[in-house]
Amino acid sequence: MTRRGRRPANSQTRAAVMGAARETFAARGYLGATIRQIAATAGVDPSLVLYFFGSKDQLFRTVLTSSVDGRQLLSQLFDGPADELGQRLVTRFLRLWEGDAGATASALLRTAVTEQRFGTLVREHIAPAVTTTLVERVGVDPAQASVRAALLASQLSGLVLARYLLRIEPIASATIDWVAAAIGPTIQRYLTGALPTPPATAPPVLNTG
Amino acid sequence: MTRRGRRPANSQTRAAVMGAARETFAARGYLGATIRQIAATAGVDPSLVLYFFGSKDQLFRTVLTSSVDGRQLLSQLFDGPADELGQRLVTRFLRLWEGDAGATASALLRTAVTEQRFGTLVREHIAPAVTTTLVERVGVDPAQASVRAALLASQLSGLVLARYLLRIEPIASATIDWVAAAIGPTIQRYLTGALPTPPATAPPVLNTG
DNA sequence: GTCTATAGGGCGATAGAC
DNA sequence: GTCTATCGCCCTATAGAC
Repeated sequence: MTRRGRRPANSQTRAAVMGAARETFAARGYLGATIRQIAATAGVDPSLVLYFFGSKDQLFRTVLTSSVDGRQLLSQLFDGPADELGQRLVTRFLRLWEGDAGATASALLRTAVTEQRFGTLVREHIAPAVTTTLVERVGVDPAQASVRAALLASQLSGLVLARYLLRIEPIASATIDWVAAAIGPTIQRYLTGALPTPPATAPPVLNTG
Repeated sequence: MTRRGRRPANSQTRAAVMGAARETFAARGYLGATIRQIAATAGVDPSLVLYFFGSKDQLFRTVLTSSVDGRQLLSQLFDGPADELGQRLVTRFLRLWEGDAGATASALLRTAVTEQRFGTLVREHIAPAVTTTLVERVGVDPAQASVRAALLASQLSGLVLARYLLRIEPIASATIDWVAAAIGPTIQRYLTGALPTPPATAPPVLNTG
């Protein structure tokens, strides 16, 4: 039996660094987090961090891709009948965000907003995956799937922004059930409701980088 | 006649630095932007930037508060009858974001997501201003105003994220009119529609900094 | 007002002892 | 595997000549 992929972790130190990196990147973004901070949080020498992961960039990418199976997560989120899916989706989404996956996702979101190369990651990998899931599991018309996915992303990312990153009240302190009741109908409309005809495209004037 | 407030700009150099700072902060956030980059964009010596503005932090704050009268902007956004305000609001909001005010606001949003001390600025100044405007100009029940403002913020900030910062298609390239038609109904519901009873509060588990 | 020079510090990354 | 030491870079900010 040949071994495939990465070999087992070298030690428990490696796992400690991973946890510290996830926390630190989530809290401060890619630029704001430093290898020295991560090492300190993990109770480890800074040079060990690079010994295990090679570079800051690779460490970040390892955090993003480790222990989070995006496809499976998406399938679970969109499971069940399309009717009344909106409210269930918000509930599952928030529960998920308050666990380990949320810390990783916070790190990605915080970073994607300021670092172009990680914004590309969201654009080219996550968005298409959501679109595919909408078609396969929710039964959305393929011609409308990318539009519905983008609208979905706009409301859910904004919810994360308001509740977890900016902590705008009263959304930040509301119960998950209340938020799901308030925002569920929006999600439902983006998933299965009527939309304006075709998404006429005309690039906006861009001045924000 | 006594003079009040800041004296006139020392020179046209100062204005050039302001413009360059607005662009650079908008594109790269507070941490990612450097004084040297801003000086280079303005065609000016780096030390002049600090000569005029004192520190990087003060420069950023000056950019945020200069030439943007938040109260007036808000009043214009919410002007007109509350019926069908949703779609009009989105249209005005996007037009605004594609001008100078949008560059400043992008800078703030990019930064607020990664720098705690500027997140506080959004939380404690902008959110309450929106709440007040909802009561005074839209006629929202004061008891519900902060909830409606937060829901509004969640959808509009997410829209900005998807369209301008992450550039998720097809929302990034759609016309303003199309986006307004797609998202307007959501905004309308958050402004004047039915909401779940009281916003029961129970702090979520927080692990995202 | 504008520029040169540099202080003073934190960073990512590497080399090498143990 | 772990740690010490350090290189080389870029940064903000300041002092001072012009």
